Amino acid sequence: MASEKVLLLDGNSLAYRAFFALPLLTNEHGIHTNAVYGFTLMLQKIMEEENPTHMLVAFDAGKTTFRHSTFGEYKGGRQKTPPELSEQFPYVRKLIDAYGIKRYELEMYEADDIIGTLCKQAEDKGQQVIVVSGDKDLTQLATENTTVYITRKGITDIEKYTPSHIEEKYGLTPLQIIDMKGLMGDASDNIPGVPGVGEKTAIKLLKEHGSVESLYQALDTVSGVKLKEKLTANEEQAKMSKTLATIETSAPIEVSVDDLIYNGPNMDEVTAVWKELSFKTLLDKSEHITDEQTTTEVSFEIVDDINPSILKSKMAIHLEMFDEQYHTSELLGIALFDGEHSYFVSGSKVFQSEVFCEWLEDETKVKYLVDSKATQAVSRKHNVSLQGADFDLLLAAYIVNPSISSDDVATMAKEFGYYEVLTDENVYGKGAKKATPVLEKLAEHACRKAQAVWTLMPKLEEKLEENEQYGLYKDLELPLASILGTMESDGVKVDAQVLKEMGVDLEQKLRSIEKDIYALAGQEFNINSPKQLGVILFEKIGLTPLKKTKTGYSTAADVLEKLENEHEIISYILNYRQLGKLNSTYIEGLMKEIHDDDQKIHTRYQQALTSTGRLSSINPNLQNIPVRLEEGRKIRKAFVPSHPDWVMFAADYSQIELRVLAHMCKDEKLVDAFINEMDIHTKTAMDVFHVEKDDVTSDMRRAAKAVNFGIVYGISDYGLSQNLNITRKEAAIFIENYLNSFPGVKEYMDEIVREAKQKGYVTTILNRRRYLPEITSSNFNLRSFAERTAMNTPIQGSAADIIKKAMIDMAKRLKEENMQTKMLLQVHDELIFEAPKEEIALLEKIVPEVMEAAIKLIVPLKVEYAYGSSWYETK
DNA sequence: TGTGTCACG
DNA sequence: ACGTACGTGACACAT
Repeated sequence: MASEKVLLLDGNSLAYRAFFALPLLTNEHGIHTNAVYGFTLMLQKIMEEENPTHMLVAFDAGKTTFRHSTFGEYKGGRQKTPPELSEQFPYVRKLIDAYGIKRYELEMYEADDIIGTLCKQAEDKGQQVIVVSGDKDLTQLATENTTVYITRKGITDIEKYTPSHIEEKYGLTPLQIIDMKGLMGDASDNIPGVPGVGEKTAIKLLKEHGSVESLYQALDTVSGVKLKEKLTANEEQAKMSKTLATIETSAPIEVSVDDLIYNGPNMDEVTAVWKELSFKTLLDKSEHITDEQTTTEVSFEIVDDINPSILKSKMAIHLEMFDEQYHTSELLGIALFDGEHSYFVSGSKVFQSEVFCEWLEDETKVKYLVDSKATQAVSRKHNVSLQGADFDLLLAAYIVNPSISSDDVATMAKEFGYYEVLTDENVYGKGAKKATPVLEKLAEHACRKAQAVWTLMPKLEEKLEENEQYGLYKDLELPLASILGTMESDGVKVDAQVLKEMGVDLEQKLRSIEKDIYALAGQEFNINSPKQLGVILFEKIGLTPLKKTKTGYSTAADVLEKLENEHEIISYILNYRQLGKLNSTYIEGLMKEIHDDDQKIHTRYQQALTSTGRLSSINPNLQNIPVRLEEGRKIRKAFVPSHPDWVMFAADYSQIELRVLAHMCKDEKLVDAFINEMDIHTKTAMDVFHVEKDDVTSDMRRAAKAVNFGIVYGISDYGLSQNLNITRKEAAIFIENYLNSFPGVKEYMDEIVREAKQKGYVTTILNRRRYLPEITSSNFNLRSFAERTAMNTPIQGSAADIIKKAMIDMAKRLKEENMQTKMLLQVHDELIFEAPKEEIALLEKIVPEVMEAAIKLIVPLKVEYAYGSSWYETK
């Protein structure tokens, strides 16, 4: 019995402490989590250190308590609990339940009284008690058997109050803490005490007299006229205050210490709550526990070749690659899972199996995959085209929540409550230490992934149905993955010779400009170092720094442009920067990416990355090849058709984002402008500047164009003023004029922000979602950012939906028409093809036709196209 | 590994 | 008063 240890926690007080100690965190569903998180950390720590046999968390039940009948203004004037905290209490309770810890609250009583009462019970039984709170009032409960832990700054830093610690600190006994409170009062609980008596005086008086009662009996002996007056005048108040500060130790509670036995947590439930709240750090830490302790054994078979009987009509299949760059990476093996048995074939020899290849190409054989795009791209390298891809974990997870950034199976699986798979980092190691493990381990890892896919499929499909996103996933993203995989593996031919010649020319120009810059600066330095450049410009030459960065002077182009008239060196630097960028990123960078065997570049599209639904392109990025400036645009001369007598054919949507906006906000003027095929920037200028069409100057049109961009991005006067280099006031007037001219736009923008606040997310035309938890933040910056995102994401995301749909329709049409034309690239609002000359005429018909019909809007979509002997010529 | 810069839509 | 345009990726430098 002596080894029993009772842990009593003050739930409200600890949650409060955690809330104010931590910044306002939110998870992706917009729930604030800082108090729950802090509470969890505190709980974990204390349980680990104390190993209690009994536990209880007490809560305050309501606003009124028995103390209010003594003093109506008890706890009066208190700021009400912030809503960001109130909303977290249900989760605190849920978490406590998951841990298997008892919790209790009682009408008319505070958590203190519950704790006090149980504390006494436990003491009577001779049990050891630990009380944990953020409130020092509780220290009155300290005895030889009871220690009171009070959290200090932060959440896991604790001060332990034993009677001797209290003696040291105040020179009082624990019970005298109550008397001290009676005399000095407590502002936070609105306990009055004796006005003018603070901690120092109270302690002095109690050291002499022992208690409030004996003090008043011996009031005559108190020295100091003023003090005596104050005490006399407030005798009743002092006594009442003491009563208020006294913790009840015989509250009519319905639990007893014996009910508090703690049997340890249900980790599945605990991690489920952590998952719900997105406690990544805690989940990551607990991963090691799952890895080594709860991960069940799996059986799998390493087979040398594919026996036809292995291949079922439904299987999870996973190609395990060493590197994420699957175009060049070694194929380590494939894993198959049929719901019962796992198989692993190492290396790439599976593709030598005719049975297997036929099975892959058989669309009646259903496949569940981690990443169908990668699987398609790799298969095609082996001259096999994957068919029947029916589930893609990566895409499903991304559609459910695009902010799930990881593409690691373990991380994704964990997000959905599945822990039976290790992270790649765990299996392969990291950085320079990354290496393929022994066959046995590799096979197990790959098989676990296949099993994860199999197991998670129903769960994710259900979630997609629930969100009404199944169509988006199944009819858009999944078929698109196969098309993208094909585009990637087809690649685009790049003429290295063109790049090389441009490179030689650039190198020479760079060296010459470099020399001029050194001469103008009077010394040599690294022009590419913003730090060194800043010193030269703003210290040595003495130009005025217009903007600063975290680390020093800003030397960004927009800043330098403003200084161009101040010193000759500026234009040289701008020129050097521009050419340097071309050389390093686009000449040298791209040449490194040309594959030796086919002289092509194979980018990888990231289909599950952006929070808006756009694609991104990496290794290399082919979505940011220069076009705006002629010098850079020449890079496009290197992008050529892969067959002689073929052409590059490019088609782009004109003003797709503004058309999407018109569709969604239904603003009459904006809709009419598109229906009547007006030049939208000119039309905007006419309305914003109140002029006739013929009086729109080029500057007015330029300004109107910037305003239109601003509208799409979630307008702010400051942003527009920066962009147009005008004052904020002028920008504000432009915006006001715009919104008055297009009232439907204003209404829509207000409405979308309202909706985002209410639902916690915004959606696109095809029901793609983006969660915006920060839209209710009390932090102005975070909130403003979320509001702009709420305005921009439906526009950018719907445009992404449209072109994705167009790609699917286009691929289908090319096939139907039996064409050789290949779709090669997507650059957000344009598609680039290569085509035999004979097919140009047909393309000119079907490309605009298909793209314009991809998704029907209330305004027409317009597609412009061009073709030529290189990408450069498609203008 | 983070910061600044700059290329694209 | 707050300090901002939306979405990306790659490079060089500095730590």
